[in-house]
Amino acid sequence: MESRIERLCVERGLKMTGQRRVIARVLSEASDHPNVEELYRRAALLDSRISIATVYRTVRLLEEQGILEKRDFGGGRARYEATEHGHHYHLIDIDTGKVIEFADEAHEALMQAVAARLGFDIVSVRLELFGRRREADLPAGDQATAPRPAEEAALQGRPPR
Amino acid sequence: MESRIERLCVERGLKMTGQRRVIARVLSEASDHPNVEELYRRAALLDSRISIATVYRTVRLLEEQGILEKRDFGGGRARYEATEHGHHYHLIDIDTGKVIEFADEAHEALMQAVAARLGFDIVSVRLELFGRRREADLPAGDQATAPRPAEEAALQGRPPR
DNA sequence: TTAACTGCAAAATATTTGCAAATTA
DNA sequence: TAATTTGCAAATATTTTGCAGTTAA
Repeated sequence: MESRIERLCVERGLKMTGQRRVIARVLSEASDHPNVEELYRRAALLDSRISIATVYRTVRLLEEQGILEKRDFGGGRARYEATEHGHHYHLIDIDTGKVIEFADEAHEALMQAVAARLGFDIVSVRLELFGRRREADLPAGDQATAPRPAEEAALQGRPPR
Repeated sequence: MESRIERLCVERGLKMTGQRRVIARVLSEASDHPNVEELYRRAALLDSRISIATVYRTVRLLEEQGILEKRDFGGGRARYEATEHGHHYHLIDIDTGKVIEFADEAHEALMQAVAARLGFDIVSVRLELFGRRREADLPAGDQATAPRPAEEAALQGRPPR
């Protein structure tokens, strides 16, 4: 079965090798933000004839094609996720390293406004909140935007302060 | 004369060596976002008995002390700026690599609200807009927040899309 | 005096690349 | 078949670290 990212590759006229197909599938199925080493690990489970150099080359290619986005949540390794239909941002729990995704309409509009004020069109946005879980958590109020489940993979190294 | 950052170091009980004093001064006087190599270059002009290892150790120390903040604007090298009194964010011109700082009250409030909704207190924020200058620039409207002058140092390597 | 700091060079970490062989279109 | 892609290992690039000597407090 053709994965979503494989389809995007074909649309862009990229040559589909076995390795590239496997990497595309792994990326399509990821719901977290894996780094290259993790992608390599997952890809190698499906097809051991894949080298880490190919994974590096592939994520770079896909990033250049606008199919993937590179993230940096601290920890030294770049992490990747598929370019999303709707924008979303990240809140990183500095104690556990968990990443929570969220979306916010108001933010969207505000950033456009700020950029316009400075004479720019926004090409991409990086918005990351580093926070700490509240001791006395608020009783669940009106959640305009429900958070997606946090991912498992913890960050290596200490997060920026 | 004691630089601002040197004073902060002393307040925190750090031992003030000649090298550290010079690095503190260079950092205090920087109005841009230098990387370690650039800091080393500037420091070495004032005192050639400084090694780049010391610069690395010093920025890490100062970051741990909350005196400096680490930034990543693409290009592979971490960049540093003194922790600010008021928060501000960055807009990176993807064609020239220039960094424009801006502040925005509304953003501030909004981010607090988003974090609160998810049950977090914000410890720090990373907000970077990557944009392209408008062809037909708007006639200067009401600028609630004036931009600070863009910095000179161009980014090495291609910026994230 | 001594705990903290430094320079140097080597190590560690992450990513890129040259090249010959393999593969897709 | 031709142009692209791959694996391997070596090369790069950035940052960290061990250690012996130096220095601030």
